[in-house]
Amino acid sequence: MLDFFRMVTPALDAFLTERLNSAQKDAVVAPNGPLLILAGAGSGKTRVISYRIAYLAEELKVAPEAILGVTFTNKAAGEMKERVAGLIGPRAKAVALGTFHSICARWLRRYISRIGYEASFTIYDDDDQLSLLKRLYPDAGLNPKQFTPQAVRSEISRAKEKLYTPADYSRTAESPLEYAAASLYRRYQDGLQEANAVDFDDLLVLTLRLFDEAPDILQRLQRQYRHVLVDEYQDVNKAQYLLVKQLADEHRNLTIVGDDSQAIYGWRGANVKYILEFEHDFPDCRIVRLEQNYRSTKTILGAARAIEAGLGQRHMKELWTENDTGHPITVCRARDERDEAAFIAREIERLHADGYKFGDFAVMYRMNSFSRAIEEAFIRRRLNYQIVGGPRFYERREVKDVVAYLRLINNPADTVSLERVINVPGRGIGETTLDQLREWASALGVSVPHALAMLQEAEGDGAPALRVAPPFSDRAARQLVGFQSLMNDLRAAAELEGLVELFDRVIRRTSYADFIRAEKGGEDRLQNVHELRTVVSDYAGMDAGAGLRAFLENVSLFGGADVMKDSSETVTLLTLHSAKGLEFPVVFIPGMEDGILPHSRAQGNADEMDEERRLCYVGMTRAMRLLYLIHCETRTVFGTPRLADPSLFLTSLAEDSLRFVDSYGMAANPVGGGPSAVRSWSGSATRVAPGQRKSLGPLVRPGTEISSPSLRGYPGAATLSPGRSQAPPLAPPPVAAAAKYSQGDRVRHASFGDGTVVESVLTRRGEEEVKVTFDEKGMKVLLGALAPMEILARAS
DNA sequence: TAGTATTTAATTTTT
DNA sequence: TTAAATACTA
Repeated sequence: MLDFFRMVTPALDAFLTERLNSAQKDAVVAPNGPLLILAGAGSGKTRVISYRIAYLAEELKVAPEAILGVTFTNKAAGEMKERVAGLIGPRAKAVALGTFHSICARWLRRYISRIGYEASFTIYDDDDQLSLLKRLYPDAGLNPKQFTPQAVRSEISRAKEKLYTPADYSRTAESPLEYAAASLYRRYQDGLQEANAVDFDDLLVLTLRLFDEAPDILQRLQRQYRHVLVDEYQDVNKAQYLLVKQLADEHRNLTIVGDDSQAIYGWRGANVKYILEFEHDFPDCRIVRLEQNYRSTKTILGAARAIEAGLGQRHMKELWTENDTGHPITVCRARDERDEAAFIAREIERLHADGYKFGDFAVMYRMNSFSRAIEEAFIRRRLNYQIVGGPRFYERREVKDVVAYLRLINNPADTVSLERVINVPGRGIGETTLDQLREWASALGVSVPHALAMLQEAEGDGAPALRVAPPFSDRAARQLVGFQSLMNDLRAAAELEGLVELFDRVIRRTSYADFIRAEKGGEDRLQNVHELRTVVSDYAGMDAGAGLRAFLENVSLFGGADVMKDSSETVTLLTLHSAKGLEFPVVFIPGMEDGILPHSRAQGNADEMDEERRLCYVGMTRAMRLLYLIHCETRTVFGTPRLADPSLFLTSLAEDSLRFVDSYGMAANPVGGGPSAVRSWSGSATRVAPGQRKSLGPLVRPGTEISSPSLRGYPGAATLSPGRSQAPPLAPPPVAAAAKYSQGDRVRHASFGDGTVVESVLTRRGEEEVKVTFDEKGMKVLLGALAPMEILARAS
């Protein structure tokens, strides 16, 4: 029978009232049945889910193992687990909390034999997918140049997200790409199964297939999970939607939390419609809106709402806040990307002098390529920064190599891993030999790993003769057999010894350390291998085999677990996408230009334009106290400088909440309040470049007509003219240097105790091309301001 | 087979 | 511009 709505006891009510606002409380104690929580940015969403789980377990006496909480990221799952543990203690461990993928993987490990895979299946990442795909082109009679593996992979992924089988997909194929993808999709899926491997999409799709083909299992899970809670529901795709729906079908205790205004993963197959249509799926659902924002100033929230208001379809909610009005939003017009980056660096230094910590700042850009200019400016000023979402640990070549050995030990059928390591380190098994091996395997009608095993067995005494004679040269055959025996030895060892011992054995038997040290960047790479060993040592206590399996699972599903350093001493650089869920006191958004945000690829597509808008909204709502929106007059795209118009998101903001400045923080384009008011706020330019001009006139003088396209769209711009004073160079040219040194000279600016060396070459334009060396890792930077200290080399 | 020259393409990326 | 992937040469 259903649980009846439990009255909240006065004591509990008091407890909750102290910690939650009334909407939050409603959400936490909502009765059984479908529940839609529309949680605006900064409205305490995580808190509400955690409290609701705690409430279910503590007050309604729902067994923790009967609660399933689903998130999109491991980080979100981790945070939630922590908060629930803080509320109900160790019992929280029994709550099933995880990502869609990790939860599905767990179920599949248990039940996948029901649909024709083995429990030891390997999970392929994007890279592995590509390797597999590339192998299939010749067989499909296709040219990877015409339809790139990347494009095909994304087609296949889209198809899987929509639950199209290869047959479904080929029926709907229309374009040439789709025909090609259809033919590869079928082979790809066969290839996966042959390798006993699944890709990320399969984790969801195969779970659905399992539910379909083994209804008893679905039923068991449905009964087990009396409450299902899903976070970030605006980002679910069709497969995830169906999973949730099926799981909750028995008890109908489904809580979903999300914000359609923050849906930014449509391009990955997510569909906002599932949150927008939740009420149709569950007409009896209860809706709670979390509309009070605890994060941002009134000004920032107001501007974000103005952006949000331009969306086509959305759930209505009215975000509000009791926070201060705060400062106006600073809109900076910079000359170019260097100027833009310099502005950010200067502003950070200025605010730091005012008491902000470096960890309070974040720079959020639309494209990763923006990070470079910013990094250069930061390095130049020796500002500490960290980039979120750079190359992941587990995606590094050396790490993937070693992991591939471990995977191959665990799953001998794993073709992709086998082909990855069979000649790494080099064993003289080149492309020719590998091709022969593939061909021979297909002649025998077996997989590559299987063929290799047969070849080795044929060496032994009394082995049956091979049906098709191996085509290899003696040398190649010896190498192949040698590799296979190596793998067999390692597999035997894996049965007996712990993971750390096995890891060391792999490294030793393959001489991997020597190999990688000899590569470029070898010491760093070797360091990564050592780091991987540290990760491995966490599994030291486990049984042989179990440790290996647990390790491989984590590698696949926790993809490097991007450790964002919690340091309060580094500025954070990240994309707008990866900013979701975070908050910072001060946020800079560069590239507020037409074609960047909204991105040019979204032009002309209403849905994609909406998504760009939501992306802008996400970025702005990350800011707690100060928000900077920056655009350039000129932006260099692929080497060619182009005039850039301000973003329509910029020009549609209410003027009275903005302050316009140039890249020195000086008032520019004085609309509304006039220049003096702005100038008094915007601080002095003295910190900018010591010894240089202390003040600049406004970039734009009131007066005549507008002619520059980059001014179009600014509020009030029509009455202004671009009669600007001569823009100063970004930083002073090295005046003193110019007299003493000549073009082509190599000079040293500084060297630091930590091994950092700043040196440069004077170039034609009076700029300097600078090389900053951090312990061996060279980095080229453009620099203007530092005075050279000594000449290292004269141009001849 | 490995290293070097040329060609090509360039949003976002929770798992 | 640049980075990566492919083609070409020693």
